[in-house]
Amino acid sequence: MKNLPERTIERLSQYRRALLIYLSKNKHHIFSHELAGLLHITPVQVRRDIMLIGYSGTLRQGYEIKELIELIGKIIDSDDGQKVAVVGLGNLGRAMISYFNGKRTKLTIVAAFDINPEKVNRVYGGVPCYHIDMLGKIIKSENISIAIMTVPGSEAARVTESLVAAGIKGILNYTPTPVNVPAQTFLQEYDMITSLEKIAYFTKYNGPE
Amino acid sequence: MKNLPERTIERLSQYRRALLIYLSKNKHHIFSHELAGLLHITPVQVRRDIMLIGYSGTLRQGYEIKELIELIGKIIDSDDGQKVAVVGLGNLGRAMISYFNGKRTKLTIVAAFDINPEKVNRVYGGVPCYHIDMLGKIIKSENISIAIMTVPGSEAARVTESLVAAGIKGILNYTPTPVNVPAQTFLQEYDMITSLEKIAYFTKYNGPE
DNA sequence: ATAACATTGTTAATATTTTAACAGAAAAAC
DNA sequence: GTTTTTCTGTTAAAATATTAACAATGTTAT
Repeated sequence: MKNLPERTIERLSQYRRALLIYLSKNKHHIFSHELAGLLHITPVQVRRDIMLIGYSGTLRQGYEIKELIELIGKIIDSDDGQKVAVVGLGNLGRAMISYFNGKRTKLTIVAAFDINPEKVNRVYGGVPCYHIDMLGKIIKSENISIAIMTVPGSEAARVTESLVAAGIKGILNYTPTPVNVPAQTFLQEYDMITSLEKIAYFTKYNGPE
Repeated sequence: MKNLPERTIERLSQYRRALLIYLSKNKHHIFSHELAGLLHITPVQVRRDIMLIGYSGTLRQGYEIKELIELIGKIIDSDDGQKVAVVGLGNLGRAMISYFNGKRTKLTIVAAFDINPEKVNRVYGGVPCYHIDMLGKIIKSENISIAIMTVPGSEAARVTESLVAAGIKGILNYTPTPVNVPAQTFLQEYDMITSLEKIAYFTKYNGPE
């Protein structure tokens, strides 16, 4: 199932998480408007996304939650799962690890890297921390395909180079510094300050009309 | 300057940050293709955004960095700045605070909230931490308009209620749980797992062709 | 002086994403 | 058993966002 719109992919991930919660409440079916309500989007959009992935609900009952979860998994997960590394064990890096703990997903954080000798060779939230000099070696031996970068901005470029050299396939850059990667590496940058400034802009025009 | 496209707003924030770095390197002018290169976008898009905000560069020299920074500020900042609170001082909350330290922006984190008595009444990265019961009171007395939610998902709904009751204008929800707010409150949700699953999807189709 | 070049500003074209409209069909109501 | 209701699935329309195309014009080279 290729060629799905990027936005649809994002929503599929969100649908799945919402559905898992619903399922754990012993619900078996869900309507498009319920799912939409959970995610603050329109029911049409939900139906359209679900149409795109080729699933059909039943009239008057909506979608079978379990089936839908499985289908979404088939689309966005890799068959064999993917391994993830966190590079930089500051507050943000540790937050990422605890964020993942207990989340049922095919992605597993299997290694963390840091330069601080006090952190190296310890285990954080079940994840072993290696010295950053070991990055290339561990990524290859563990077959890690995705890296989350949570180092200081000043280190971003250098770490990115190492990651690319180690053959990483995807990088999620939480550093405030944009980096460059070759075309075959998938890069996504996220900047918290941009998010906040955007909110600031939109709340600014939200006062007395 | 209203009615700018949402994406343009996001990029303006990113332009400014890139420009500040450039400025600190004693550069005075920048070309659209340079700025584009820093952000992995096309020069056309840069020019178009800059056109939309009504700025003009000079031919053959590009844009005057200082002027452009100032203009972007006029558009996305509030005249008097805005105050921000971090709710939840776990790893992620602390990461937010240190992320902001030293960033020159009109947004200031002036308060943090937590429920843990060991954290309450201490200062983290220059930001005082109050007990979460004080949330409404402090938000009003300090005139805080934006909140960053970094509490556990299980607390998200309750905290959101308090924030709304306190009259907050914008919420940035980093919790894995979507929340509901009235229409006049601006809400942005960001889920780290969704970002990662998206990368996983796109790297999945990036192997041997 | 003239030609070649490099760069902006802007309109038009294209692509992507969301929203609307509505037919179809099972279930419920009567 | 007929009508009404309530949902889905899908096509069409609208809105939003990006990219292309190119005129305009100052700068450099010759």
